[in-house]
Amino acid sequence: MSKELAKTYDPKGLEDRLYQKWMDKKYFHAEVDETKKPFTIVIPPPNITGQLHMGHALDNTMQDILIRYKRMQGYNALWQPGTDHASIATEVRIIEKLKEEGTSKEELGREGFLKRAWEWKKEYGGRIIGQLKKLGSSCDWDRERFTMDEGCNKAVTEVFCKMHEKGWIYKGSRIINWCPVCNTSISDAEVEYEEQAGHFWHIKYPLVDENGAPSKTEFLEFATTRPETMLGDTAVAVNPKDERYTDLKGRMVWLPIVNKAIPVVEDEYVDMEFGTGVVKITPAHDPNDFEVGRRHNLPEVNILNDDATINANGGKYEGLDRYEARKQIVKELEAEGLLVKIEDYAHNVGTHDRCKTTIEPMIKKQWFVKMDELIRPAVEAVKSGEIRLIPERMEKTYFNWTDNIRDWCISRQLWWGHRIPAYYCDACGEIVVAGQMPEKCPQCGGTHFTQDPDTLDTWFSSALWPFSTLGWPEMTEDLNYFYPTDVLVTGYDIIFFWVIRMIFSGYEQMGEKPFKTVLFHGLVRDSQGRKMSKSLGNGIDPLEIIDKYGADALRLTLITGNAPGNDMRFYYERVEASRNFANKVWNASRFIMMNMEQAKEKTGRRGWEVSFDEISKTLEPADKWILSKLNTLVKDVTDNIDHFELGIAVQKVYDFIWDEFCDWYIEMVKPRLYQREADGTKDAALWTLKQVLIDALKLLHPYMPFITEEIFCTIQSEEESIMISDWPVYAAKKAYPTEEQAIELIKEAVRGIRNIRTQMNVAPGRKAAMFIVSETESVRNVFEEGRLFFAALAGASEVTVQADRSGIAPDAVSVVIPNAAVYIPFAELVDIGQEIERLAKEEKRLQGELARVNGMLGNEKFMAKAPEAKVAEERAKLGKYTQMLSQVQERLSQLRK
RNA sequence: GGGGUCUUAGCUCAGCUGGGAGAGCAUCUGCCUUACAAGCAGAGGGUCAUAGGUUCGAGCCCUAUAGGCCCCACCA
Repeated sequence: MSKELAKTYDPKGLEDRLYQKWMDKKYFHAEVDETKKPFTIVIPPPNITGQLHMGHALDNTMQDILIRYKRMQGYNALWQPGTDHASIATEVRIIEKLKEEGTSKEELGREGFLKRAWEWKKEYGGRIIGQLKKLGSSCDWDRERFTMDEGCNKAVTEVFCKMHEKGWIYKGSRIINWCPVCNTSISDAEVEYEEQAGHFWHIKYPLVDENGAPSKTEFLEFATTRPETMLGDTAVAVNPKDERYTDLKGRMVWLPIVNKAIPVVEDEYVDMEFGTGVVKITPAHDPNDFEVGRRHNLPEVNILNDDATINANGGKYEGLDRYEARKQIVKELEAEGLLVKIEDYAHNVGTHDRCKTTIEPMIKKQWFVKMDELIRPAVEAVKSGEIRLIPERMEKTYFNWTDNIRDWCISRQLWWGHRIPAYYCDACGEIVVAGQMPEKCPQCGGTHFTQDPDTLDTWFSSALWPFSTLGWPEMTEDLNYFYPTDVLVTGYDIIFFWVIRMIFSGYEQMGEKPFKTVLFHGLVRDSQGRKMSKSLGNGIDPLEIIDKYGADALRLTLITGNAPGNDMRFYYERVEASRNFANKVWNASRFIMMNMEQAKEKTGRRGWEVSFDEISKTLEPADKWILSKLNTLVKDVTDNIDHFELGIAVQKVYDFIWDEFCDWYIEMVKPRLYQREADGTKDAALWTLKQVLIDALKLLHPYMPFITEEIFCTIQSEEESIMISDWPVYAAKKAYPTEEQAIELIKEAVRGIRNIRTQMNVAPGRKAAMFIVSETESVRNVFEEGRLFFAALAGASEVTVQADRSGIAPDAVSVVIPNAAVYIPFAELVDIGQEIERLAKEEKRLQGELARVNGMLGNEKFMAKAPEAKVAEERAKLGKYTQMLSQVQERLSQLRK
């Protein structure tokens, strides 16, 4: 207790200093220790391209709270950190940069490009780590990993080879989503549909007559949103049940421009209700048409190059961009009289979530993961409760996906990522999947191979994150000890991308779930409820908030008043409120330390430095009351955090510190502290102040690590740390129900008096004599012991406690509380009419309460069915209100005389 | 089209398994009371979207309706 604390809390400087201390002392580091129980969280690895945004801040605050809490509880808490290579996001950024420099990835070549990418990683990859530190994240930085480090690479190769051998990874020709700008396939999950204003072109194809020539009179009409795909049409389809077209069976239609005959096929897929009930079939460029094509053995004519220009199959349109081709084809159809009409039509267009380019379905050879078997244990785990999702409703979203699962396209035509470990024999084309370049082709004996140029979907490696970071595929001690991890904290927006894939990977590779609980949070939106985005420019930088208000204030803001899985809005006003709370804590601590200091200086005593058992004999009712409250708080908060109710828990701590501790307890003990002599009662007050403060700080520490550490160290010693102190536990011997009740009664009386004083416009400084009347001896004792409070808290000049009303001015105003009443004879305030009015209101209120209670107790069914405790509770209220009402009525009748 | 979710005080949101409606901010009144004006004391403000139902008892459970948001599928 050497330092002076400043008058207002200033987080600047202090936070970095404390973080450095924690790092120096290795408090974040966890080692295998069989004597302790592990508690593990793996961080959702942020992208190396990323900057800390509010979503990260929320996500990591939640994780840090859990980790710090468990660490204080004595668990061996490991928070495993790392970053994600984020293949496409990073590659896009680097390409942009290259473009600025006037070069391109093609120009650099694969090796050159990768060199640049690693340089980029080196330069920016650490940025977000530094930002996480600013937030106070207690990650074990000694264990930092990267999805493309040596270990993770090994894990990826291992999984690929294993699953390939099992037949669960295969190469196949499928229709995939192609991004012509990023020049790669993307998975279904990466496609975002957005409604766009487009057109509906109504077109007709001539039927082919018996001479094999296009008919001049018979046509088949249909509509399309993408007329240019007609270049790849290989059929026209109708529904077999459609009676309008029964005579078309076996006939052909003439495909204009391309000038060839294509068949009419019958397929259930066609919706008879929609349009004309005729659909043109382009197997190579539409997922549904692809299915139809496969069913009817139709040729698949690819008409596009990878950059979405028309290829040689488009004849004279070769080389044109898809949209330019569309224009010209429509023009040509019109000229031939085959364009019926053009309608405006709003429809959903698939776009690439990274670059917003309209995706083009194309047939490509890609690598897939077969999902049907793989997904089973993942479904079972959630169904059986082996893995818990919080909030529970996320299970519905989860099953919605698993029920409609499709094979996972994992190959990407990118360079930045894990290159697919498949090698093609230059001589015979045989595919060899292996950890390294094979020496000899098992098929033809050839010795030259070319590795597949593609890389893996970025989520392929993050799916392995919970065990690859702990050493897998080696069966390390870490893995054995820390796996399965305990909680995964993440946003609900990546359930499909990541959470599910980690779960099935965990079961498949480890034979064990990757985590026990998934705690979801929502999105942090702006004050108008909009998503924070770069294009809107409405993003709020967490680092700016930290700079201005402190990391603690930001953390508290993000956690309070928000339920799991719900989105939240970000308000500066709320950060201010959090900052104010930090200041409140700061000042309460300052007050306590000041008094300890003074007591020590004046008397040389340190009466508070004794054990609970020693001090307990001298504790006063107020001390016992707050200790008892704290005791309950400890229990509640622990319970709430155990149930992942982080917001509710911290709200309770907040209320306790501000309301109970600061506004009541500290005010109650001031008279004891301000008396000259140091005696037992002053020691007891200081002991209690310190004890309650420290325990409250501990409960607060997971949420507000910096301020709690700073105060803790000031009051204890620099060498200690709150983050490795013991989490408080409930102690039966610190429960004081009698004193709790007594002080609550006094609080009620004080509140009543204050209320009357303002109503009567009594100047705050004006003291008044007060009489407390109760027929019950035990109640009189409570007030007798608590009489001092009325001077300090209610402006009493003197307090007389007596058994009846004798000697009290008849026109005194009164406050009725259970089993007692307070009378204040304000000589000059004899507005009896006003006082009668006030009491009449009180009478009415009590009558209302009694009516309700009597209604319940008089209800036979209630008495028969309600639980006993509830009935007893209502009976107690009946007694209390009856007693209060009679006092009020008695008083009224006197005044009315 | 399928699924989810929300509708509670002027604003933003809590409210755990059904048992007398809460917080922060805002508003009004009075206070610079020697920890804190980033504060203290008090006050006003809600038929918990609407209509039914279950129950002794519903903000909470069920059904329907209205409106908002989100996810999935993607009908050419």
